[in-house]
Amino acid sequence: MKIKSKIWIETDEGILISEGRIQLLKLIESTGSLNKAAKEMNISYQKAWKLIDASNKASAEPLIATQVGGNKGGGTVVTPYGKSLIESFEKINVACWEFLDLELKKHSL
Amino acid sequence: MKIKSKIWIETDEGILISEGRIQLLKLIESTGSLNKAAKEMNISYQKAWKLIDASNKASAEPLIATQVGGNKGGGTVVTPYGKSLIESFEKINVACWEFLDLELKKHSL
DNA sequence: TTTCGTTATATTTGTAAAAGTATAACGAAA
DNA sequence: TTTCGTTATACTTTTACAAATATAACGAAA
Repeated sequence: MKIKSKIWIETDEGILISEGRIQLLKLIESTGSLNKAAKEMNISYQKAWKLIDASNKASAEPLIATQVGGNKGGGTVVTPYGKSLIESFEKINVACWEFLDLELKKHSL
Repeated sequence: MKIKSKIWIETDEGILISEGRIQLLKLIESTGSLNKAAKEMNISYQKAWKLIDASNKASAEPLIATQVGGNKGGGTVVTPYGKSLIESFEKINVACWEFLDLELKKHSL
């Protein structure tokens, strides 16, 4: 018997960050490209763009910085704020898993 | 900024219980009927039945007891085990919310 | 100045989940 | 024994969401 969870953070403007978006941000970090990140995640570029767009709209400051054009077409990088968000979210997520495992043990099901 | 979560419990046979199924079980408790519970939840009877069926298949012992036929057509009641599951789940869920609120405060976002 | 891969966006197509429709079996009470 | 609302199940239709397709703009480097 396993207890599972999904967490996310919202602002008044919508969902700021969630598990899937964290995964996408981390792939942007490692690839330097939203296009490549989407491919590695096996989702369409359009879906990836919408996710990032929604997060940016829900955020007071941008999570990513994009460059359109250039010798390699451009690219996308994660801002320092985006990186801090990744770090915080992952810490909270791990803590939540550990907390829930302990909670489940308290109850005999 | 709000942190939100969804939790659920799985066994090897699938999802045992989740937020939506808890809501459904509680409506079965109060109405004595899967049919009425589905209507109050604004989902189709077929969907409600599938949810309950999946939970029963994932459970070592039944969460509900059904009676087919009778002067009022029959009905469905929640077993003592089902009731204990509701109680445990809701306690864990509330504890999780409180935990996450505290966790979020630790991080300045 | 031409090239390239990227961002950004709109539109169409496909698909999986939900809803809707239909129907049989059931059995206590009137 | 007839009635009734329910459980249980199959099948069809609808809908929402994801994927696919298409296309323009961009700008550093060769």
